[in-house]
Amino acid sequence: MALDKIDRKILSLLQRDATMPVAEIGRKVGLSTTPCWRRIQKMEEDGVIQRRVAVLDPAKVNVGVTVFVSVKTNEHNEAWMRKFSGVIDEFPEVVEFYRMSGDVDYLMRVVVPDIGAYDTFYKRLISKINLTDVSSAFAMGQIKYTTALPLDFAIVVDDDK
Amino acid sequence: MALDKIDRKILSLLQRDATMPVAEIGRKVGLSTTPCWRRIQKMEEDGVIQRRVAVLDPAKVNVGVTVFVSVKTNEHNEAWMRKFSGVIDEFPEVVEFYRMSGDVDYLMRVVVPDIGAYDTFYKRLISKINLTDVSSAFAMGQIKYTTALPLDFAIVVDDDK
DNA sequence: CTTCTCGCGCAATAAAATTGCGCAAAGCAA
DNA sequence: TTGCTTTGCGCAATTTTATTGCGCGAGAAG
Repeated sequence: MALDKIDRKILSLLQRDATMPVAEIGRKVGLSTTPCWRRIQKMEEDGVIQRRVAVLDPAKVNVGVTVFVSVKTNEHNEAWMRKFSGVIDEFPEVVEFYRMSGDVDYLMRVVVPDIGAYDTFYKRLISKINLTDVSSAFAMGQIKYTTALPLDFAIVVDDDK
Repeated sequence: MALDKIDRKILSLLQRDATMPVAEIGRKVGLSTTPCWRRIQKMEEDGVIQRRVAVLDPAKVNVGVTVFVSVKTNEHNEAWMRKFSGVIDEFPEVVEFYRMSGDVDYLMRVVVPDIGAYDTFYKRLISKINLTDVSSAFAMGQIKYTTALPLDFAIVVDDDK
């Protein structure tokens, strides 16, 4: 599953623009389309590339407001966690959800049109599951958002090129 | 720029899988390929669809650890904010960056291979810009992550279908 | 030195995107 | 109501891109 420099270049390009024709990618990484295509296939099979998606403009679909919701709980067991996860899965407003170390137990990112919609979401959430301590922090603006992961850390073989 | 039910269905599909042929999308939303294709084009021109990207598996590219970094500052002016933004832009490890209301002034999500790499990142960051108060929270696990925004809030016209 | 494996690239084939054109329904003005 | 205009649909090319089959050459293995 190791990646070489060419694979990384390919990934870098696809992370920016998955529309780019394989032929053009090949040209940019110094490869003809066939081997380039096969590399992409392999990375998809290996799960390095998970999927290709369309990224929408949050404001244009009326979810311009981001809220970070911190949750603390007394329930520190597997079963409860599963239940919580299940509940969260039902909410498309929750776009990210993490189990945290330290002070907060869970952290989620929620997207909604406005404060009012957040309140509605909040009520629906606490009606589905009992939460001890919930704290909401509103984002005033999104300064940076990218789906592109840094590739500088990826394991590299054949590092002479 | 208003969207109707068909547009939303199209967006919903493309948010999940931007690989799907237009013909198939058309079939699923009850449209032939040409009008479906034109709708997609229009939404791209309008910027509703911002881009199409490949989503990678964080663990497989060796950035399995997510850290949320909260920053408080005394500098509450436009110029400083711009500088900060500029610095952050240079760090591919920072995949999200928000200006917050309330207690914390800025919040960012950082992805790295491990704690050690985070420490390296942290040192590089504070060497680039003077930060008053920085607090790091480590994610023990990513329970949910999606690039798909909820479309339930999108403005809809022609709501009779 | 020979054999085997791996990755490359060319050339054909298949699939998907893109365009041109005509048609019909809905809005609008006379 | 009638006739004009706009809008969105779908069929049928045409063009572009993805995908496959095949042979070649370099380097590893024996």
